[in-house]
Formats: sequence, structure tokens, C-alpha cells
Amino acid sequence: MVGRSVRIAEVAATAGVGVGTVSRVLNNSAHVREDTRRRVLAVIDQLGYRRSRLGFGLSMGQTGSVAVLVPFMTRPSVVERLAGALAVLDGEGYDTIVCNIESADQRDRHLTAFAERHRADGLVVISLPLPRSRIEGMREAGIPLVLVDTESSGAPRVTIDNVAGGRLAGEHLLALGHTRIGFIGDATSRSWGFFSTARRLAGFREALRRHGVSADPDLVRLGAHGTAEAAEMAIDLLGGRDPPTAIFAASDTQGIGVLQAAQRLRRQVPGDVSVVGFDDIEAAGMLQLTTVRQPLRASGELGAMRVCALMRGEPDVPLRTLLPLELVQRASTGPGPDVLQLQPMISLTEPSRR
Amino acid sequence: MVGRSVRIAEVAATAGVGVGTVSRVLNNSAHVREDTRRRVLAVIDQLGYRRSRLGFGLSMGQTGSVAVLVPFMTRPSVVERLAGALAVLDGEGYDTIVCNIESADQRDRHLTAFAERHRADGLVVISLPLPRSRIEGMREAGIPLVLVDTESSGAPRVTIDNVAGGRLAGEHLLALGHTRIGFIGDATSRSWGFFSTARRLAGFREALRRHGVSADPDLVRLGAHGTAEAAEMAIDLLGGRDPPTAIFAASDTQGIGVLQAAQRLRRQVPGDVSVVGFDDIEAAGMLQLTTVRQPLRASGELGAMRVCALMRGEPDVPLRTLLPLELVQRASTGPGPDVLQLQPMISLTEPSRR
DNA sequence: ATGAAAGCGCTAACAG
DNA sequence: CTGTTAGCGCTTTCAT
Repeated sequence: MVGRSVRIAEVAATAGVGVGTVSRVLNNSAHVREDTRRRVLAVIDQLGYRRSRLGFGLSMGQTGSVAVLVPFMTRPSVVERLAGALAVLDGEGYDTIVCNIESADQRDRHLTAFAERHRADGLVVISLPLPRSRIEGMREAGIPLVLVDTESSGAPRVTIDNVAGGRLAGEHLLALGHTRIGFIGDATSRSWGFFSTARRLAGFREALRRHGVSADPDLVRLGAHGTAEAAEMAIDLLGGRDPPTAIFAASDTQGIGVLQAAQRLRRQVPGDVSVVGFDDIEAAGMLQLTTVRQPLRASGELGAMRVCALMRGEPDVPLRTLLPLELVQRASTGPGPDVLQLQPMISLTEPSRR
Repeated sequence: MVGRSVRIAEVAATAGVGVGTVSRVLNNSAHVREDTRRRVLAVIDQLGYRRSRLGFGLSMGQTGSVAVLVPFMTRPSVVERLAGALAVLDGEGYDTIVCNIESADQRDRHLTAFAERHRADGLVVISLPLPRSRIEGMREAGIPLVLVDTESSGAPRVTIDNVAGGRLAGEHLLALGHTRIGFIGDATSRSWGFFSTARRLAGFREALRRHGVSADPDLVRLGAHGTAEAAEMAIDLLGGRDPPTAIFAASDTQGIGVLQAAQRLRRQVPGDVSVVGFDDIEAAGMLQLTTVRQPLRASGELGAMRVCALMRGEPDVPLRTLLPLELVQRASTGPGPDVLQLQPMISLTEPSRR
């Protein structure tokens, strides 16, 4: 079997030098004579010596790893952000500890755990609402923290303007002539503080208001996150009397559910109903879903860069970075019903559709 | 600012006890008088003491973390496995270091890095072919290693029988009466040793052979992984002369591409062409794609459990675990063209289609 | 250029 | 029950 692992002292002894010298060789110090270096290197190789990360870390006072907390990591938008963060962190030479969070309890357990000294050099929290007290707690623990896709404040964060995003979607639909527009979002919002759905809804309503369109509360559906659930809600919405001619879903995942509902109901998209999603995950493009694009991967990358800056002790880390939003028009949205439909006195003929 | 962090010695001094006692309190040793414990706890709280993971780890000889290597982590099937592993590892109290691998070089760099002592207590490699020498290397480094979804041997592994999977898909299609069946897979296989596509193709061919159906090499397309790429290949396949009446895609991602191709070409599924995928990712169910299901999440969970067993030094860790495969029939597959079509002497009428 | 020794922070064995 | 002490493995002054 593999004999007890070899320590630096043994390397030193075998090479006939002091541990200091071995350490210097290990860390490419310039102050080592070339032949000494070679001799040490040879012994290292011969003995199969491998440095202990713990010893190194303890001595240097840092772990060389940063933790990333994400909720529901199987969701495409989340993976995308995570992948972005991972790529940057890996590039910077950090190990990335990933925690998949599925409840507020779990979140708090991990947060407490990472308050432990030398557990991770930094922390990135993605798409996870954090109570102020928790953020404060991490600050006290002295571990650099960056928030991505969260409204919580108290730490540098990278976000988007969700209200503006909702407005963007609403205005796109209004510009196409739609006035009866449904909204589908997830209700998780309330349970442990998620916010984006509510914000996007607010922006959406604001757009309607600005255009003098009254928002029918009956057209707003909130339910569990997920394509299937969204499809259910959409079927309900589209199957009712006076159904909407367009639906804005607070995420692409839910938007795809709406697409499926339309298909199941044999409604044409966008002929009978236009659909707008949010995020621009890969599937949105594949299914030709019009959507409000946010830079998912970039958000993770930027979050990671910020935490690196924090860990390096850089003084001027921006407290808040807003990423740009963009409406990506695809085949799922089209002109609404003819305006004539809005003037019943004139419209004696069947309203025309394009 | 946060004063210099407080060490166990200061807690001991402040509480008027020895460091040993503080350590005992920290580790819930029973051998501490209740009032002593309370006093220490009070001081800990008052001083805001937080244990150093590094100190703890160095003393205990373990890091408390395990590393998971995955390729292309944004792919749904991979995330699923990863999520499974994460859940188990988290449950066991380990931090999980995740590395997203996108090239053989990167893989080797990380493998070398994790050969460092005390970098991680164990390693799980998912869906990543590993050269024997590398596996041997980890063994020499003494770090427990488990392989998930890999054919490489030399370490405990959790896999499926890809050949059987291909056979399953082929037989399903043959049973439906198809004889001209296309195959779409990714060519990544060759570049750094991925194997599953080739294996599935082999099983598929075996099924054809058994049924006395000759495999038209022209019906096999290998290209870059991805829905769009698969769609291209499918369009090519379906647009040609004498197109296949069914297509077996080596993954759901690619199967969905075939579905899109059919839609773009206005071919009915399964009327004009049947489609079978592989994996059973969430989208497959949503799009009614018939597929060969493999337990993705379970593979990650099991891999994690195996590495935990290894780390605990359990003696009887199975060297190879085969997870069950299952054909999930959905709406994307249906009867093939009438058998009469195969007997030209009789079929003077247009072959009927259901 | 290099050896010796003092930490880094904690656990556990050993005495009381 | 509890204080003392010897590591765990490495980096880094401080001399030489």
C-alpha cells in the first residue's frame, strides 16, 4: 500500500537541506541555487511528495476556495449563472464550493457554516434573497460577500432592474396592439422572500397604466414555478371567457409552459395568443420564444469577479451593478386583434386577424 | 473594523480554562461540567469566536470537502447528476467543490491539482472519460475516487449499459414496424474519449441485425452535440431521398433537435417520422419525446454514496454498479409504414399510413 | 543561499 | 472533569 504520506521534513532530510529550502523550491523562490533546486525537485519526485493544502492554507491564512450558494440549481437560468461564476473562479485559481439551496433553513445553515473562519475565502450568493441580519452576520464574520440577482442590500451586488424588465415586456405587447394581457408568475415569491416576479409584475402593470390600459386582476396568475404548472395556469387563462390575446410569463420556463398550453388548446402562436418570457435561456431561442433577455452567464462572471476583488482587498468594489436588459423579439409575439375590436360601435364585422 | 480574529487560546484565557476544555465544548464532548460549558459558550459568543476550518482540518487530517468533476455542466443531464451528488454530499456534511471541465487539458490540470494532499477528501468524476494512467495516479495519491457514467475502469464506478440502451431504442422502433431508421449522435466521442454514443450505436445496430434489417450507413450522422446541430443533421437526413421513417438520437437534447427539424420540415411526428431520445431529461417529458430513461439523479447520488463509503474506509465498496434502463414510450413514436411497402410485388397501391 | 525556529489554530493523548 | 503539551504541514522571518 501507499506508505504514510511524505512530509516536507522528509524531503528536506533526504535532500540534505532544511525545510525552508524545500519550501522555497516549492514556491519558486528565486533565492535557491540551481543545483540545490534540482536536487530537491528530484527528491520530491522520487519520494512522491505532494504538498498538503491544509498546511499551506493554515500557514497562509487562506483556503483558496470560494463558496457559491444557488437555489434550485437544476433550473437553466441558475446553472447559467453558476457556470459563469465557476469559470471566473477557476480562472483565478480558486476551488469553488457549490451549495444547492432548496429552503430558507438550508440557506441559513450554510450561511452559518461559512461564517466559520477559513472555510472559504469568499462567498457568492446567487438568486437567493438574504435577510439583512444574515448579510450583516457575514460582514461580522469578515468574509467577503457578493450578491447576484438579489435585491437585498448590504453587500456588493450584481442585478438587473426587474421593474424595467416587466415594463419592457408590457410595452412590446402594447405596441403590438394587445390590450388584454395575461401574466403568469411564480408564487414562491412570498415564501422566502423572492422578489423578481413581483417586480416584473409591477413594471408590467406600470406599462399598462401608462398606456391607459386597465389591468384585469383576473388575468394575473401566480403558482408554483415550473413549466407544467405554468401550462395549467395558461390553460385556465386561455380557456376562460374573454381570454387574453397575449401572455407575459415571468420566466422562460413558465413561458414555455404557456406555449405548451396554446398547443394543447390548439391556439395559434402568435395568431391567437402572443407569448413573452423572461431570461432568454437556451430553450427560449430554440422554441422561438420572444423574451426579455438578461445576461445570465455574465451575472455569474461579474459576481465572481467582484468577490475576487473583495478578497484581494481592492478598495473600490462597486456596491451595485445593473446589467442591461433587452427585448428579444422572436416568433411567439405578433400583432394583437384589430383596433376596431375596441370600438364596438363600428365593428360590425368579424375583427380581422393577421 | 473587525479586530484580529479570535483564536481558541483567547477564548480559553478569557473563560479561565484551558484550550482543551474549549475544544471539548466545541466538539460537544460529554466530559465537561455543565456550568463550565455554559461559561465557555458565553465567552465564545461574547468574543464572536469562530473555529478555523483549516486548523480543525489540519489537526484532523481531513478537509471535509469532496470534489466533483463534470463536463459541460450546463447540459441538463449533467446538472441532474451533479444535483444528485451534491444532495448526498451535503447530507453527509461535506462541502462539495465543483469543477466544470471543458477540455482534456482542463481535466488533467484539475486531476493533478486534486492529487495535492488535503485538497479534497474524495473525488467523483462524472461523465468524463479518464485515461487509465490518471486513475492510477489518483490511487497513488491516495485519494478515494469514484467514476459515474464512465467506462473507464480502475476505480468503483456507477454506469449504465449503453449497448443495451441502444438495443432498447432499436427494438422499440423495430417492433413498431420501422426498418429505415436513422441515427444521430455526437462526434465528441473521438476527441477526448467519450464513449456512450458509440456504444449506443453499437446496441442499436445489434438490434437491427438481430431483426435481419440491414443498417444503411448513410442514415448515421455524427456531429457536434447540441439541439441546433442535431436539427441540422435531421433535416439533412429527412430531406434526402428515401428518408428514414424513424430516428434514434443518442441523447434527448439531440432528440429535441430532431423534433424541431420535423416541425420545420412540416413532417408529422410520429405520422411521418418517429423519434426516440436517450436520458429522459425533463424536457423530454414536456415535449412528449419517447426515450430511453436512465436514472440521472440517482447516478450522482450513488456515486456520492460510494465515495463516502470509500472515505470512511468501508471494505466492500462495489467496483461496478449498473443502473437500470427503461424505455419510456411517449407520443413521438408510432407505427411505421405498412409492411406492404416492403413487398413491392404486391404494393401497387400507395402504401397506407396510419 | 540556506538552516533554525516561530507561528498558523486546532485536537487528542496524557497527566492530574 | 480539566490543564498541559505535542503534533498536524507549511511559510517565513532571522540569522548566518
